[in-house]
Amino acid sequence: MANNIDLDKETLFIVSQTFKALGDPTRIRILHLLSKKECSVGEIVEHLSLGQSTVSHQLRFLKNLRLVKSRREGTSIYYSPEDDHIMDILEKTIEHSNHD
Amino acid sequence: MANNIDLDKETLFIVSQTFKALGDPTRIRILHLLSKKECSVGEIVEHLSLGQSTVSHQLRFLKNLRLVKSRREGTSIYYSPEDDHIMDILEKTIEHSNHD
DNA sequence: TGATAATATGAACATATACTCATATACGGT
DNA sequence: ACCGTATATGAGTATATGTTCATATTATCA
Repeated sequence: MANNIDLDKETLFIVSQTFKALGDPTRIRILHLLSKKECSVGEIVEHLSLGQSTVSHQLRFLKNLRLVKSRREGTSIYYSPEDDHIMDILEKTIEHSNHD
Repeated sequence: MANNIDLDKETLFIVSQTFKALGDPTRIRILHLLSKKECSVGEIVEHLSLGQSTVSHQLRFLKNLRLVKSRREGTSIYYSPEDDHIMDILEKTIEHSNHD
């Protein structure tokens, strides 16, 4: 049928990719941490007790979707949120889940 | 370290499950359709050209998370959204992705 | 330039996910 | 009670995903 009620392929792809990014505990923890303060990879590793490689992989994932951005400072690379809309959704949903 | 900046296990589970639900194209299409109008399983199958079993499985998934609810009418079962907050997030993100 | 620290990358592996097929269940009409 | 229609369920399968390990890259400093 493929009528007007359905969503187009591209919208579907973008939206699903975006939510998929928020659908993993590790990425949620990273984003939530970054919402509090800009962090280097090493700081994320320490704060969340994760493997360096794990964090690096997930940051690349998030950066590809433009959910985070990075800047270099010496040998360290600092990450921070880039998409206000998505961060807002994440934080609101965390709050929402807390008073149930 | 496990400090105050990190999220507790339960919150993490609920939030990730919720976003995981929105991270699949099929479920997005179903939820978006239901946001327009209450539908029976058969109507969803027709509108979205999906397999009956696929739709049924996904509806169970969504119902477990209390994202949709159902009512019986004869042999048909009609589904509709149950979580306003999540539906709002979905619709807003769809809009957000459209004017980029 | 060599050594060290911080981060990124690729391959391998284990698990999770979504679909399909076949079958079961539930209801209404006859 | 039997049949047809609508929906649900379980097993099997193929693909996607997340982590780990080993190694590569990049930058700083002596």
